[in-house]
Amino acid sequence: MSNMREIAKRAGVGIATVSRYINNTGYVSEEVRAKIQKEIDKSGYVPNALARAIFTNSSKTIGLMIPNITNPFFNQLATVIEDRLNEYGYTIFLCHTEDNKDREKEYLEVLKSHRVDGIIASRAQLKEEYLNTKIPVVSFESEIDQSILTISSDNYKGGKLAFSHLYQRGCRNILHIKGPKIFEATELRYKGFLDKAGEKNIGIDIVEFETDFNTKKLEENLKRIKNIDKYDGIFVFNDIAAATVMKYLKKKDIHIPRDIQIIGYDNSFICELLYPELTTIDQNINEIGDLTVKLVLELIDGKEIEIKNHIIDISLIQRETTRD
Amino acid sequence: MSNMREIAKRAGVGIATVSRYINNTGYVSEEVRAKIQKEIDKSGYVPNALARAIFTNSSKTIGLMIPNITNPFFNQLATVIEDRLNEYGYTIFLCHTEDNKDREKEYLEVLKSHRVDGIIASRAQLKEEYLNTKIPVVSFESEIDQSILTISSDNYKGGKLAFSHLYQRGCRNILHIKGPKIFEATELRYKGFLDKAGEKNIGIDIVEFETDFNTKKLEENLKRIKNIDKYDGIFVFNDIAAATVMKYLKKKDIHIPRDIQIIGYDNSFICELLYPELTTIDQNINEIGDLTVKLVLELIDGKEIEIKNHIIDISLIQRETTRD
DNA sequence: ATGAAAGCGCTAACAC
DNA sequence: GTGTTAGCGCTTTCAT
Repeated sequence: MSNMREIAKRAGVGIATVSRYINNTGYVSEEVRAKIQKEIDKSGYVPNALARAIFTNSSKTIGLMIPNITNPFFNQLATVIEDRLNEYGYTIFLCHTEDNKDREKEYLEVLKSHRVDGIIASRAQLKEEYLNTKIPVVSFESEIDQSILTISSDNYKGGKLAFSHLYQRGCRNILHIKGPKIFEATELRYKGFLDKAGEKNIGIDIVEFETDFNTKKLEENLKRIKNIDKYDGIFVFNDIAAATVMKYLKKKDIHIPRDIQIIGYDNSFICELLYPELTTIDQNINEIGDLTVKLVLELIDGKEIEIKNHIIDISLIQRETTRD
Repeated sequence: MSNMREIAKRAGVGIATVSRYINNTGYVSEEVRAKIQKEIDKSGYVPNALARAIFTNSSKTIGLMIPNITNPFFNQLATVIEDRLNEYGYTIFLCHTEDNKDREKEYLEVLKSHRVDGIIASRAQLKEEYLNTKIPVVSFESEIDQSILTISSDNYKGGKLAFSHLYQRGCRNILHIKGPKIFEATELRYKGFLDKAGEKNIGIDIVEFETDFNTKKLEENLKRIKNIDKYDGIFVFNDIAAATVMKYLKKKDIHIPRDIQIIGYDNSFICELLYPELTTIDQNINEIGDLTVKLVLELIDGKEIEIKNHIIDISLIQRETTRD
């Protein structure tokens, strides 16, 4: 592909004029415009964004750190974020962390080297590394540091809502299947659930799963649950895991919601594909994505943002796995 | 962030020496190495990949055009591709086309301007635009042009297998729910299914859905099916749509697989979460991803690849929605 | 073994 | 209105 100098030469004008024309900065006569455009068309020239980025200190790229794009919650979030950023002319570097600290670290170096204008990190595990960079960072689902913008949905409230919902529907022998300890979000759901149960003096059995989305591991983890038929209500930390539990119950011929009521988390597309349809907590992914994008862009614009902690409200979506 | 010249100055050496040290090109004495590294550590310097790319004509980035990362098939594919490319030091620009030609066009310009080393396009709709670029392109699921590398899974065979499977299990009143006409892949599944049915002189009813993954639209499209209970076998163009159909049947109290047998396509994670578990066609995503990455990298290396058309074998996974 | 200097493609200050 | 030129951060040739 040719460069600007060549276009300028062929059009018989100076290179600065071509630059002005392309970026619409400063006057260029109609006649010259036509000549330049003709040469651009002939050669299929596309301005080099890298060279421009070096000069302007702005690459128009954003790094998106995300655990796993295979998880419906995160791929929906990624979709919203990509869509919004695209409107503002930003392109995304996709970085799967796989919840692996080393991988996250490597990717952070890559993002730095590519001089991204901002970073959106979700479920980040690094700390010093983010603090030691001047690139604007917005974090979702884990608080990196008090000084770094954090967005999260109200997981604590989600846990409380889940308990109240089951309690109101008569459940008294309740199991909570919680997520891996390292996930801040699921820990808060757990805590909210327990706290609310404490208020009602209801004891809760707890089983911890080791993965959020690896279906094979989820199936294995199911074996940790002893005498599942003694429960009348189960709150599962996400929808996929809840679906696994539902299948397990059906195989044992336990009827949902008559014998056991179930509530998941995330409101992902599978809720409506399951039978019965899964009652769940909706995280309002659109709002999370919108706010996240809005905040990175403001940071990039150099705005000071006073409030570091942003919590997005959640809501319970009742479907068929809990009774009316 | 500081630059190379500054590191050089502070370490009291020439800029070329720093470059040599960082890139491991040419000798640098132990003593000087230590001094340079110390300054790098102190300043948190990370080499500017953009400047390097301008010079070396290699950005170590790849553009990934993908319809929708929300669809399990495509997000799994994206995951494999990202993982493999990462091993080779490439980072991905994520480009959702949303099956929208204009959007694809805009993103192609962006990728060109960022001087990506290669493009992986899936379900591409553009043609001239890809032909008019010198960037290596590998296409998945749609043949852009005879001259451009194409990878696809054996959709025609998939359709044939699906028919044979249902036929062998006694189905004679068969419905095929096909995908949107614009998708090459689902058209081939449709064709394979029909051809095989023709061999057995079985007529097939056809209903076309307008979307591959939008769950709401899928539900609407279900209304197009009249008297569903007259069928004893249904082949659906993908797993998500198949799950929608299953739910619909259950609501009508039609038993699967006793009354109607069902077969999906993609072998996505939901197959095993459904009850009964969904019989489906597996596309071997790992192999597709591996080959795609292998081929782009070879093209980037300047290798001539004779065979333009690569077809990946598929296989049928029997689960519980078809009888033994 | 190391450094000076040219040049990659671009932008913007400054002439004219 | 348009062109010349310096310089963004880097690599690499060519001296030394």
